[in-house]
Amino acid sequence: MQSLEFQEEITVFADVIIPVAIPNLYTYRVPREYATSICVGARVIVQFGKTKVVTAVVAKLHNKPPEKYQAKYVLELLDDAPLVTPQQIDLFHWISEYYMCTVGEVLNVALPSGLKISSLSKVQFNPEFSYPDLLTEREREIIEELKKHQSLNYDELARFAEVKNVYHIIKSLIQKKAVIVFEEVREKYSPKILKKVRLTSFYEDESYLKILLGELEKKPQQLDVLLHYLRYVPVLRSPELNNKGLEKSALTKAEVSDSAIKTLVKNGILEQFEVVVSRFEEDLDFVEAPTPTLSSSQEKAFSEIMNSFQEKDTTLLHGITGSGKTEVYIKLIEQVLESGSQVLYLLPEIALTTQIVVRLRKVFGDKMGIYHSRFSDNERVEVWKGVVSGKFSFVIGVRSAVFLPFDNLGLIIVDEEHETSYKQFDPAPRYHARDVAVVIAHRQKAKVLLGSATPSIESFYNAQTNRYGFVEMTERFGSTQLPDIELIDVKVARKQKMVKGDFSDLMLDRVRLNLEKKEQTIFFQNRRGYSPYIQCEDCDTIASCNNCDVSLTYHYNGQELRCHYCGHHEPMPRTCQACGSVKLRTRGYGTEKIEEELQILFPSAKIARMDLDTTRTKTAFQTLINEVESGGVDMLVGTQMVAKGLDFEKVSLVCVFDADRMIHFPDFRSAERAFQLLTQVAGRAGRRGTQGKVLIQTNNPSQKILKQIIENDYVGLYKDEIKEREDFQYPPFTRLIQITVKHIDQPIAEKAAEELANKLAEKLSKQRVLGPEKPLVERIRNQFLFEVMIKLEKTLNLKAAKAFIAEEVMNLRLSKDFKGISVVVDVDCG
DNA sequence: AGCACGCCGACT
DNA sequence: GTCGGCGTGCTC
Repeated sequence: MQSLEFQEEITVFADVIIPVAIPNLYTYRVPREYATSICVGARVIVQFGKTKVVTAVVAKLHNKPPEKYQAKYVLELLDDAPLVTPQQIDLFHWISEYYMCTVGEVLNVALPSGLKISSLSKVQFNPEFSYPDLLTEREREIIEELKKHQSLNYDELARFAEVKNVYHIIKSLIQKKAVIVFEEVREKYSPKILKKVRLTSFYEDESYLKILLGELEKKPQQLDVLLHYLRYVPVLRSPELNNKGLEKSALTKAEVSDSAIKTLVKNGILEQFEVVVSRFEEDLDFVEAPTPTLSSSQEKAFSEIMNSFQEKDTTLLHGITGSGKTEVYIKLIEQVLESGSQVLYLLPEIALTTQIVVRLRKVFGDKMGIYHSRFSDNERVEVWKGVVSGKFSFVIGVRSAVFLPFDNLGLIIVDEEHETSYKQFDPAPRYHARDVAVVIAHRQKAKVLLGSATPSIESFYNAQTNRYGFVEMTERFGSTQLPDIELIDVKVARKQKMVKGDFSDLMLDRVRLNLEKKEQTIFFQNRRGYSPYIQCEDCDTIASCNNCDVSLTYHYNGQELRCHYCGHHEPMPRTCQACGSVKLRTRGYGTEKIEEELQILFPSAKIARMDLDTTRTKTAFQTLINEVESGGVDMLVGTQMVAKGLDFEKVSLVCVFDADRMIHFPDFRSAERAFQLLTQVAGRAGRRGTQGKVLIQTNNPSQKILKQIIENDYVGLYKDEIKEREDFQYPPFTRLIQITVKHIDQPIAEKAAEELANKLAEKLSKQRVLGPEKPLVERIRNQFLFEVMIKLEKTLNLKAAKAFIAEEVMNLRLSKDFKGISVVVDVDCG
């Protein structure tokens, strides 16, 4: 045991993670005042570089002063208990190593931005300055501007001075002591505060209250307020309700006099107070619903899962669409929560907005936190802090919810585990939430349940080879039949002139029938906009993006051409940019055009469209869903959004265009994806009682995969796929790492990619390194792309291989021959 | 990734 | 000379 005196002599140093794309930790010196309260996982504010003040997280505490430099001081300590658990810090390191990025990048996406602190350097006029003669004309202007404001930041000054780099001027002003520069640091997160009033406790006594009411006889406004209050709060019957008070807004809404409230407060009859409330409490007037009773097949699945968890850490639940997986989840969650452990329930973003949240809230109430990107950052902070404090033992959330500070997980459910949105593409870390979930569960000795109607080939393989447990649900809940899927050969229909626009007559007949029956129809076209390209009839030129190597999509809404890669948009031209001809034609079908043509064909029908363009905001999305649910819409046209997680009662027909494009997409996962998407969209038809109908238009009805979709033959698809994967050495037999090399100059990009591929092949062997190849889109945002693909078999020492790859990538980035190159590494891509 | 710092050419 | 552009290297 060290003596206290001795301990005090030791300086504490903190190695911190800075949330930016820089490798390594940085060492700061901890001021004595924080030396005992600082802990691993606490946030600190530090000066990083000459200008920036950032929030960082303590990863390590020690007493070794750095040898080569003088450590700067920690400026401020934000938490006296870990906001990030030490386990998470380990996990962040693991993720950064596995996905080949920096820990800073991991921290940056892990922490909601409300927990990072913003810093702005502010410039203020120095009131003690008294040598105006020293200033240049421009400097004098700036000083005058500064005098008008309290202070301005660099950006604002630059705008005023109309120069790009205002730094020189400010530097000169600082030297002349004309201005003061200071840092403004503030916490972005602000808790929600509710203003409340209550009767002072004196009047909780009946006799005093009566006297008061008598006294107020002649003050009708005040009496009105008081009577309103008493109507809401039965003060005499339950003083504890008075203690909780009433929201001030409830009184003002009741149109009582505002000034009367003030007078009552002034006279000590009412008192005002504030409470900090959770942002979720407001929708807490939920009706507690009992746990649903399980059907016999659900009960069976539940006990099989429990059994499977005895032996296996991860279990795959393959339950066909509509088999009622949610009820099984609910029972599992309840069980784990009762045992005192935490539960994380992951869902793809699109599925989270809908009915399921309402349903779970009814069962779990305020134990449940919701972590969603459509929510404000304040709400995310609330959930994060709620997990730390123990308020939320159960969180339902999207991909990034795997970063929440759980320390005692019992179960992670990954619903729709095959969904690609679990994989983050940009920016780094390019992690897969399902795979990270498995790692977290392993570290916390928790169980993982992967649920899907169409499991990913990888997960099903893991189940087949006994790495995962496996449970099946083959019965549809309420014994609804699976939809009847019919293929329409559009090639034949075209020959027989039985196609109008993109609609075969067969399809139109069905749609008409459905409209007459007042049942709803969904149209699935996985392309937004009006037409994917426009073409000149005279010279055949297709309008393309200036910055990317893609055609521009015509959007009727807004009358503009848009690039779906870089976001560039321009007004719809009247003439061809190549030859000046006015004969511009829209080509191909997007959701907007489908919608338009349907409206012409069925003028009386109410038609809605659901795609990225119509659901930009949280409310727009919900409004659309409500409209469809209430039956106010006859036809819904949409992209894959309509396929995912939405349960509409009255949909009895689903029409699919262009299935072929999905099936033949050049990617080794295209068959799997097509099966998943088409099965999901088909599942939207006929939820309860009746059998739904699905029509798929295709140029080639004899494709095997279409037969598998019709027969819901997942195992058949799996067998075909797994063989292909083995033959061509794709996952799950190998791990893929994709490296994308980008440069404004195509030959440089190509040369760099070639050099990299050669270096990698030298050590990893030629079989393991493919490319470089031009990707489907050669140029994005004026950068030419080349891709190198690395296939590593699972038996290989992955860690060593990655370390080598990382080294080569770093060499390339720093290479003097390839200045301006950027290299993106994507582990487990796709 | 920013961003300061330094070197270099253009212009008052 | 001063101003702005661009390339380079560092951040505890």
